[in-house]
Amino acid sequence: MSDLKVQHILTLAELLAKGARHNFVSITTSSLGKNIHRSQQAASKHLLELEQDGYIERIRNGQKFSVRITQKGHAEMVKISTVLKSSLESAPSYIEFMGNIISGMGEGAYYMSMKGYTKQFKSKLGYIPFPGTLNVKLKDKKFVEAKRELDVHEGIMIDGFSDGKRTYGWVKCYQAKINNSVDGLLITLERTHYDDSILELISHTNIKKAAKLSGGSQISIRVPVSSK
Amino acid sequence: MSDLKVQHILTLAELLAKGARHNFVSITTSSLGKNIHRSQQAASKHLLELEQDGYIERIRNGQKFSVRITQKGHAEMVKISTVLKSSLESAPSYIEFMGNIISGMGEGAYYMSMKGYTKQFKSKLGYIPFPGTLNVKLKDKKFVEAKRELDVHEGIMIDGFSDGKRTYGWVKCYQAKINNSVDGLLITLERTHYDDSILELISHTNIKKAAKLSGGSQISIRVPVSSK
DNA sequence: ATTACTATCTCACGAGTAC
DNA sequence: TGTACTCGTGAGATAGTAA
Repeated sequence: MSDLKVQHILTLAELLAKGARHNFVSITTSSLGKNIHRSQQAASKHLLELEQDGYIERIRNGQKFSVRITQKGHAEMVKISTVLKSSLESAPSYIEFMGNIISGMGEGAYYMSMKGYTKQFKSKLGYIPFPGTLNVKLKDKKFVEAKRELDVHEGIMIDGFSDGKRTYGWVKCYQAKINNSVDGLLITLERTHYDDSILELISHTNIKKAAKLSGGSQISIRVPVSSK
Repeated sequence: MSDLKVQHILTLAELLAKGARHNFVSITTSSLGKNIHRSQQAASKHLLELEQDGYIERIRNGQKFSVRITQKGHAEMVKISTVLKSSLESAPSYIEFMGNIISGMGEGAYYMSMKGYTKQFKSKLGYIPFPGTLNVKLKDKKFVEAKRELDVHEGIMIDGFSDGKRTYGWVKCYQAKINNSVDGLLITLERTHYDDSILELISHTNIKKAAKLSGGSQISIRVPVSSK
């Protein structure tokens, strides 16, 4: 990535911040050391090495030095900054789950069609989902773990309710893209009926049909997240 | 600046580039080591330490691991990237010279009013400068050094010429701001009459009067440079 | 006050290897 | 194939100090 020593990055950054790009800046090794959280001796060595490698120029002025960053030094910093920035920006802004469809669409479907929930679906989503959930068995532990991370992200909250006999937990819905084409909602439940490795999806229409899926099919679910 | 170890920056950047921000990414310590130009053992240790410090999360999958960068790890990278980027951008885009006016405005003035030069001033600048140069004695060695750097920057080239008896060298003019208010031109000569530590300035009008300067006054000259 | 040498120490790295 | 020990080496850090 760079022939600039890693330990010198902070030092060069500090010089840059001091404005040493086009003008020679008077600086002492002790103040520089303080700023990079190293000793005076370390700062001195850094300057010596950076000079040796052509990343900076120094001119002596009696006892003190003035330092300027060279074209080469500047280019190197730009390179690092660009690489960092682009890897931060190129990060996909979704969480992806991979798994296989499992046939049973029992329990979930029953609960999701209860009036206490459908009322809220209508008002918060604008429609009542297709009566039935699509269940996906996650392929890998990592997806189970990723599921937990959903908590901290934005979702549509469907509140729990009581029908007099018992209470029903909340449901949180996340916009999801199935196989990168069909829209649906991934739901997480306050009280889970299945084990952790199973994902439940609901949708406006019958997802299975819309995405031409059958039992056992492999499936990808992407939940967009704001990159914060 | 950060409690993230410097040597871990590249490792985190590599994970970031692999897309480990929102999703767990399967990665082997040997491939990671290769990418950060370190050994498998070093990569292993980096992951161990990054995990310890809460910058990444890992989940084991048999023999392999999947890795994801945490909020904390991501924030740290954003911080570094921001600091770098802003110090690169906040660099002033001028070279500044500080010095004192010296009275003698002899030689330079004579040469600059020669027809071979004034012809070109008229065509390349649009005007003939005030007949007289302002001479500035630089306060510090570092400004003398900085003067040399001017060569690589943009300037208006006034070609040398011959009047039959002798030849006269070229003159390069740089836009300059005196005391951050009055415009002028800093000139460098192919053949210098003074020593290196003296700067010569010319202008449309009498700079001394315009900037209310007298012999001995301290003066600042800024030459804008493209930041490349 | 400076810078930077020498000596010392710490800890990051890689080699070898266990699991 | 994997990860991650232990251990030897040396780069890079600090302390002390000369100039």
